[in-house]
Amino acid sequence: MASRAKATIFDIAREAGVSKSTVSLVLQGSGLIRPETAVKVRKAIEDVGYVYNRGAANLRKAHSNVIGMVINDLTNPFFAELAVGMERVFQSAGIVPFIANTAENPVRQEEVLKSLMEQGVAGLIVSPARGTTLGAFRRLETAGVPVVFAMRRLPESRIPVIAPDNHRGAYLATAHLIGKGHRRLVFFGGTSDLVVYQERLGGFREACETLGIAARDTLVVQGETSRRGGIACLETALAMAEPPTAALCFNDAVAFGVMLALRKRGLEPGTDFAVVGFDDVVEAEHYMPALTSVSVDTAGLGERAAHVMLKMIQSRTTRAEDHIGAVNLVVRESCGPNRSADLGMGDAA
Amino acid sequence: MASRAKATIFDIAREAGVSKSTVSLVLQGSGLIRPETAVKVRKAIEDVGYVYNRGAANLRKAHSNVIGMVINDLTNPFFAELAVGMERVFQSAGIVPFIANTAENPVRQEEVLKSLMEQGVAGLIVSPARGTTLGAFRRLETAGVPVVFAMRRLPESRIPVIAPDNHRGAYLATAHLIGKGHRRLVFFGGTSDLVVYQERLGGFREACETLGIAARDTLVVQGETSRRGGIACLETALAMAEPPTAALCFNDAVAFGVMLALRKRGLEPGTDFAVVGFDDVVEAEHYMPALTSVSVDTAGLGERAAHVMLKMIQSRTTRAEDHIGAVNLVVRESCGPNRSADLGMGDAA
DNA sequence: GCCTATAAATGGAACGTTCCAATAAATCAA
DNA sequence: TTGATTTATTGGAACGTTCCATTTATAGGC
Repeated sequence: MASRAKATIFDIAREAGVSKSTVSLVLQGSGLIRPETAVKVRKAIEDVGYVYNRGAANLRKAHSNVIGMVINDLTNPFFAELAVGMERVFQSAGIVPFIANTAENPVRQEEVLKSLMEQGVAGLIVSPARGTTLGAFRRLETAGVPVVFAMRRLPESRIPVIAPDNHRGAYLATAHLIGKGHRRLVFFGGTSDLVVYQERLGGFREACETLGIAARDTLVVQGETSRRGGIACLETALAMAEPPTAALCFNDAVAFGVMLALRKRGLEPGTDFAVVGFDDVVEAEHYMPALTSVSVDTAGLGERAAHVMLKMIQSRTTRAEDHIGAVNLVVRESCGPNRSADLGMGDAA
Repeated sequence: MASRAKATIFDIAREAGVSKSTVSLVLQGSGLIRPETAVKVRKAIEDVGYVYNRGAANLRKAHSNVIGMVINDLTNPFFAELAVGMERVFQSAGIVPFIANTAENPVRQEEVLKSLMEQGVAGLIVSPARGTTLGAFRRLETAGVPVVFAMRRLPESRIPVIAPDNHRGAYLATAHLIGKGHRRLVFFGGTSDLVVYQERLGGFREACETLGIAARDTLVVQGETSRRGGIACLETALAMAEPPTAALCFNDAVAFGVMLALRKRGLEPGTDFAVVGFDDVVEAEHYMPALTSVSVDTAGLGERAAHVMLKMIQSRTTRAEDHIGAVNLVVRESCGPNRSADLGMGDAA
């Protein structure tokens, strides 16, 4: 049916009896062409099975319309939620964002970034892989491609960041545990090469200090930021001479692991050992017991990041203000039964 | 540092004192150029901060090196695993696949497909959104772009499919339940507009029939293919006059929902009600109780799909053979305690 | 009717690459 | 030396768009 070689605007022009320029104008929805002509051209476009060649167009236009999302771990549902938020705003701007996964691997990330640049992206939203160096983004910067970091940041970069208030979230969660009467606390999971880790741990420490927990009663067990990591963390902690009674976990995945490991040992999460997560992924609510967690409005941050990106592209700048998203503690069941007074408040916002 | 306008091969040529053609040859790693010249050129490339323009290149080359993955629900960890498998093989082929999410929305899918085509993709791996019509892929077909369906298929298309043996998987799972002594079974979740649903339900029905369960004792409750859907399904089933005692769930998400709902009612999954999932996502193993599920080797199917795609591109064809992946039942704890004889076998493969 | 103003359509150059055919340089056989 | 051969390098055309400067058609004013 359709011819072998792919159709171009010249083919359409011939078919419709107009010039290539006219076709181009129609494609761009210009108001300059007579409606009847436009109709004729559009019919021809259908007839020849034309596919717009954006590569050719970008050659002249300078500004492409592809936006890339570079994500460090697609299998973490947390990042999927982030992606979904972004897509919501890009969709209404008529843009299809392309997602690429770096699997927490800086080398892979380098390849992905390179590929995206060669593709001529208009902008990039990135959650950098662990161990990323600033140098990885120098190319982008000299090329003037707008970049925003989402959820994670790099130690000393000037690239704008959209992230939750990790410090405050950790503070709130820790205060909650202390308020429940716990006196020996542990911070589970994560590694110190992540800025997010520093921030969350910082909030934990500050809360302990401020609320009168002695330094020797606040423990830290590093580990993978996954379910498995959580399992390992708990084992380590319970093997200690004076084990803790409550944990703030780096993220929900770790918290799930911890609860699992508790069960395996015949301990009941909530009554025998309190656990709080971070991120409040959708599963948290559906767990057994339901997980008390710091809600960071992931999808909202995704939307925000997308908006910032759009604005940067529009105003052709590579700078923007950081955005620190509000957090709030969602109290459920994993820290023991609530006194009825607490109940309504936590779930509110 | 770098000049305003982006550098082209001409800038490199000037810098290195050679012709643009030589630069092009170097970029392609041609063996025709003298090594010393190549070194000189590569240095110039570094110096001017050059970024290869793939759009321009594709204008001449006909074959691009972008491969798109169109996924219907990024938030389902199952699909993330699929993506990860594909990426593994593309990476070793030096290709960065771009992932786009359709959020189970055919309209969105249309946009995504269009955008990808305009970008000049070399091939597409698609898990079609629910409700997709064959027409959505006509453009792709006439344009001669290789497409393979992963995990899901369309009723009457000739597009090659990579999917697990849903029928057999469901059969195995159902037989397992019957073997455990259950006589009143239900199939939970999914809707009949999905071919996968037909296949899994078919396996369920065949097993019941073959193994002597009367038709009036096999129930079907449709529903969302999510945790929430599972919760709803269980409520419906338990409200029946003669409720079932065991369920095969459309997928693991539904199964998790069912187990949750059981707990909420004070019933223990496994002892009071048997449940089997489908897909065997990583969480299945970590659940409490661990979920018995049909393992489909998701990442393996992803790899397979990628390989098929690569081969199609290479041999410039749009056809390929379907691949039905082997499945096996992984027996864990959600159907009650195992007789010790079973134990080793199920976990094996 | 003629000139001007406006609307609609057009041809050509440019964008940054690849690839072919052609040239230039180096090597070799006689 | 002179061709013939091989090895390196090069200029030009082409790819499918956009956009500017023109041209052509249409309408308006007198």
